[in-house]
Amino acid sequence: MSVSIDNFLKNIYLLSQETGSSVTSSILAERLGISVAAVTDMARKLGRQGLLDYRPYRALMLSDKGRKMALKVIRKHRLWELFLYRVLGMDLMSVHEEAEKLEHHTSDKLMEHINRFLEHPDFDPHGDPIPGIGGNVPSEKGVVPLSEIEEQEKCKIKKLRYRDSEVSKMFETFGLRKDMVLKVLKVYSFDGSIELEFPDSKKVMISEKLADNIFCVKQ
Amino acid sequence: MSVSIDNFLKNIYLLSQETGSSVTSSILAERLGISVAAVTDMARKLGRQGLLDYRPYRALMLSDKGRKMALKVIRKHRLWELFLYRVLGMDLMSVHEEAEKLEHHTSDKLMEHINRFLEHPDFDPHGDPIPGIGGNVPSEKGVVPLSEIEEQEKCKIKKLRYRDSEVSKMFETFGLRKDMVLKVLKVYSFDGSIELEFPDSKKVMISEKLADNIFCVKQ
DNA sequence: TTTTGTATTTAAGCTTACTTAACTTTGTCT
DNA sequence: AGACAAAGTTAAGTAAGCTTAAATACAAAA
Repeated sequence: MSVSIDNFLKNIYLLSQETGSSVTSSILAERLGISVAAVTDMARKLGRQGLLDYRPYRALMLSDKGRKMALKVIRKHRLWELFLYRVLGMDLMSVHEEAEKLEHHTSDKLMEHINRFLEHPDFDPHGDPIPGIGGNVPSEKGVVPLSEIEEQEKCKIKKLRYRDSEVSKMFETFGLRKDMVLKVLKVYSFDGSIELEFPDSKKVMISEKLADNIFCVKQ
Repeated sequence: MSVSIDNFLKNIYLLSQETGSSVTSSILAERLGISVAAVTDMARKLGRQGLLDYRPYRALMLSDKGRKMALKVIRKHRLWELFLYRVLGMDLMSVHEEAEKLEHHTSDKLMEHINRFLEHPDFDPHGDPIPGIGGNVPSEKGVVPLSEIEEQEKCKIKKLRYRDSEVSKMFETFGLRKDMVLKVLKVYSFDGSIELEFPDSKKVMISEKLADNIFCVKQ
């Protein structure tokens, strides 16, 4: 399968997960950095191939076959991320872009070697679930956006969305890491910013937009 | 850099090493599985980019810049092969085709992580030298084709050329492996076939063509 | 119900890496 | 030297994956 098709299907899946709503041509075009016309073209093509249910002017919906392909690419991506992080010691800021390339050029056989080496992990180093070979996605029960935590409540970080290098850098400079326990001190309704207390009692203030990329479980 | 360009330069380098003579358009076309016209096109293009010294109707010669690029791809290929073999336990017959894809999608940074993990190896699992970052190739002094060993002489296998899956299978069924010590019992000038004795005293006969893919040092 | 603005599709065209087929150069053989 | 076969080049065309610009559908407001 071509890199284009892989990325197309993968990003439809990821966008629908991230936003919780339907994926339009323009949103996908924006995400892939290509024109809306190119998305229409590809969507029609993948519709013919039975990878998605394409209807003009409607949102993009993956078929079962398409979702399976998307999950397979995501599996490869996340296994690579964990491998690069845990085995080769690459930093969290780099593993995403490396995995972004490797995921398309990895045979199922090689992937299962890596899976075995890592002892069948369920989550990647950012906390995202690694889909199984059959397409089953490990549960994230109880994982909610940081904004849903009440004032004075404690929670543990379960997932950090490294959406780009700037956000990655912010996580790093704030010292935010997976499995860290935080206390939400105050939520300012004025702009949605949140004041947090770290395990070492250090206090910081983060914006609503950054908070949207942090997910945790209540303690 | 595109996969096409990488492969073009890499195979010019490899062919000139393997055959010891100059690389023509038709030989390269055959190797890459594309038409001669496509080779001419690409050669002209890479000539303009200063990656090779292109002159119509003459053999293809890499420039310094082109050779460096070729060696870099070969370095990636061979480091991947060793990594897949030694760390992930893949079989020798598979590592080549996996590396063939990965080599084009591996950053220099990732490659150096792998190099460090493997503790700066000099040879891949087939016995081929791994070029250094600067383009220096580890010495293969004393390594000669099996056909150059005299009758009754002993030698140690240093390199096996896994040119395709059939040859790989033959190595496997004969039990030929790197660092194995062989004795050449008889060379038949009629067809060039060679009778060998294994460490366990087992005797086998191999064809000249297979012997051409075995390289060793005299003991 | 008609208007209007936004989203989507269609159309035409570009680039890369190929193809086949026709043509040209080279080097060898007599 | 001349002819010829082999090797290489040029020309024209294809498919994939894009682009921009013009045309069309949809949905929400008047």
